[in-house]
Amino acid sequence: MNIGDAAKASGVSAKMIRYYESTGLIPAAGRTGSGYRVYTDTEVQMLRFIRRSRDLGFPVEKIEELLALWRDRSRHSADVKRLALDQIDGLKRKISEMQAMMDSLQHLADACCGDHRPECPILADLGNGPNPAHGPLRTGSSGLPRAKPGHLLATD
Amino acid sequence: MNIGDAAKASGVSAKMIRYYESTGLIPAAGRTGSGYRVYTDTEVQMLRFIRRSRDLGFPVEKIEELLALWRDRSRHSADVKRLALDQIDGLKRKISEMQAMMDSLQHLADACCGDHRPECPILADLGNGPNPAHGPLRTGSSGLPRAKPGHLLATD
DNA sequence: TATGGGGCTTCCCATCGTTGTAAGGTCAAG
DNA sequence: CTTGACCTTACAACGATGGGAAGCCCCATA
Repeated sequence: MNIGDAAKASGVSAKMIRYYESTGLIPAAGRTGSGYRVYTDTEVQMLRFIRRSRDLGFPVEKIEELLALWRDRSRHSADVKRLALDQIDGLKRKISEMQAMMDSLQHLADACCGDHRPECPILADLGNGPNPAHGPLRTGSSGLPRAKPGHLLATD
Repeated sequence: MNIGDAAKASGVSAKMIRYYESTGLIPAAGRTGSGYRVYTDTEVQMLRFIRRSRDLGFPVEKIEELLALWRDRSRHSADVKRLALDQIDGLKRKISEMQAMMDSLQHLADACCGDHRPECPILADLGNGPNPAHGPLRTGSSGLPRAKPGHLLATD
């Protein structure tokens, strides 16, 4: 099985398979005489494991732990569950942060009549610094850690 | 006003102020004879505008448009509102994707007794490829675009 | 006036997961 | 033997941010 077939079978792109190998997330695949990587069904299964873990939002770092537990026949299911619960907590936090953003924006959008005139409470709020319109005074640093590029979800 | 003072006053780090200048999001600041950047209150206000926009999750690309509208006294509030509504839609989509992840994970975690034994439905699900346990067959490519690093929220 | 400390400058690197591209080798079918 | 689809490596880019080094500037205090 060449890398392309393994990619199709696992849902992980050939590019990413090589990347995962380079970072040590997966062991180096076997090679043909001419240098092509070769994959067994077992390895494809591991790739599918990774793929599904990513679909659930786990960062690669955590997937490493999940894989270790997967391979460990004397694991404690409590350790797996803890990883899952941690991930759930992380998702919860991100969701509530985004929900807060959305609520603020919705509030502002509701107040904007959205016509040909230039008056706009959205811009007014953005320009007025720490949002005095509908909340307690937030002098300088809001509670929300501002948006960061940290690993998350597809936008497009 | 030096860059450090502008940073404190706006909530945007000096590092990011220079970055925004380098990308053209903000115009180049004035300089003292010895090369120090100098900021006026107007510029600090613009930085606060940016900061607040980032807090609402707008990508820098959209902030550029928001700033243009902010400066344009003959703008149509409809254009601002459209940007806000687009942003709301984006947040909604990301939230529902994360919510779906969370629900799947919660479902799996509920089924895991989380004790010293190795049996674990979470790992079983991850290993069994396209989740046959609680959903229609998803052969190969799930509907969800898998996790991507695209700009989003803080994790830590 | 000398010295020290803190702020400023530019430049480069790292993050995280993924995609794109370029330059080349390999394989199988025609 | 040619063609095209595949593989290989290596590098850069994305988004927004943080970190650090090397060197200059400004002010206050001894």
